[in-house]
Amino acid sequence: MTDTRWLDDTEMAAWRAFLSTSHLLERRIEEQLKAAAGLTHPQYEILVRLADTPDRQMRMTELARGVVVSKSALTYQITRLEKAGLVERATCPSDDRGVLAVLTEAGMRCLERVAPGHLAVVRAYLVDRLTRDELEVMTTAMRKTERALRE
Amino acid sequence: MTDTRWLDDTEMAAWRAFLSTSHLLERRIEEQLKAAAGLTHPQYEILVRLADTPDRQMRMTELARGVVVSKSALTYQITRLEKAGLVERATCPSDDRGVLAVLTEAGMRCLERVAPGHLAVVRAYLVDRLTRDELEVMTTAMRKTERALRE
DNA sequence: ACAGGATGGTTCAAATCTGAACAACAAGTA
DNA sequence: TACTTGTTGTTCAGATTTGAACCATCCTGT
Repeated sequence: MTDTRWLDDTEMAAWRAFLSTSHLLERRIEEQLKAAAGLTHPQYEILVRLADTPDRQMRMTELARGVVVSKSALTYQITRLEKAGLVERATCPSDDRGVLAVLTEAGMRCLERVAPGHLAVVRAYLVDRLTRDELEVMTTAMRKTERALRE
Repeated sequence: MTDTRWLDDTEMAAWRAFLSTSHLLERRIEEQLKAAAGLTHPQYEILVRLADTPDRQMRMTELARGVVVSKSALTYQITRLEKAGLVERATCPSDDRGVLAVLTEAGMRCLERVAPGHLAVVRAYLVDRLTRDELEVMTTAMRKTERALRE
């Protein structure tokens, strides 16, 4: 650990800004979703991921990877969403160990009802404040990191 | 809510990439800090903020704002760090309600010991993968959002 | 066919986070 | 001075997250 590479001003500014902003935005989103629909952000993301799928269903593990939560957290949230009638569990045809999380009609309607308010927040604080160039640079930058982290 | 402005491909890609990456990176950092020093990321950030200060102390509320956690979460973590001997509480001279969180010598040494490994992660997955331009664009972009959220 | 090792999902205990309620103090006003 | 309003930090209950332990099932090579 002798030769530590500290961050210079540019690097530190970028890192600090990224860190604070991601936390602040997360808090704001959580607050909006809770007030508008009694949903947490992970719960909302689960609905989105399922809705994005052709048959509105996905394996537990894949879903957990997509939403970026632990397997146990996903189990907990799916149980929660199941009780709310937004998601159902189904046995996987091709693998007896597998469990499919399936978006219900009520879940789809809930998502359609909640999405506008959520997107309004994402726009108001992030998307609408950035130029086209900034959006594109951010995407390439984030993807480099994301790719490195998914391994 | 009739006229919903959905996100186009560029916007959605940016938002998704940002979201996934921030969560993945958070997980990775948490894992590294836990393994290297038994610290959580918020705990580490508390030490950093205090160390950045001239007299290594800060009011609870200001610290909570900086680290972006709730007041109660900060109370909890400061108590935790106090038990570990890394931080002390002091009464605020100018305000009897106030509490100062003070970084101890042990806390400073702990930070100096842990920082290299932490920064190595930040570099390996984020900073070192981005060009100078990308770093600068990210900073301006993040700051616009951060500023909007701090109000 | 079968042993051995991976993978999928759940359960469990422990830690942490949040918002609401609260008590003590501050600061300005009549 | 007495009142009112706002701020500070803590406590509390409830919800959520994580990793480890676990069992069931899959898959591969022999």
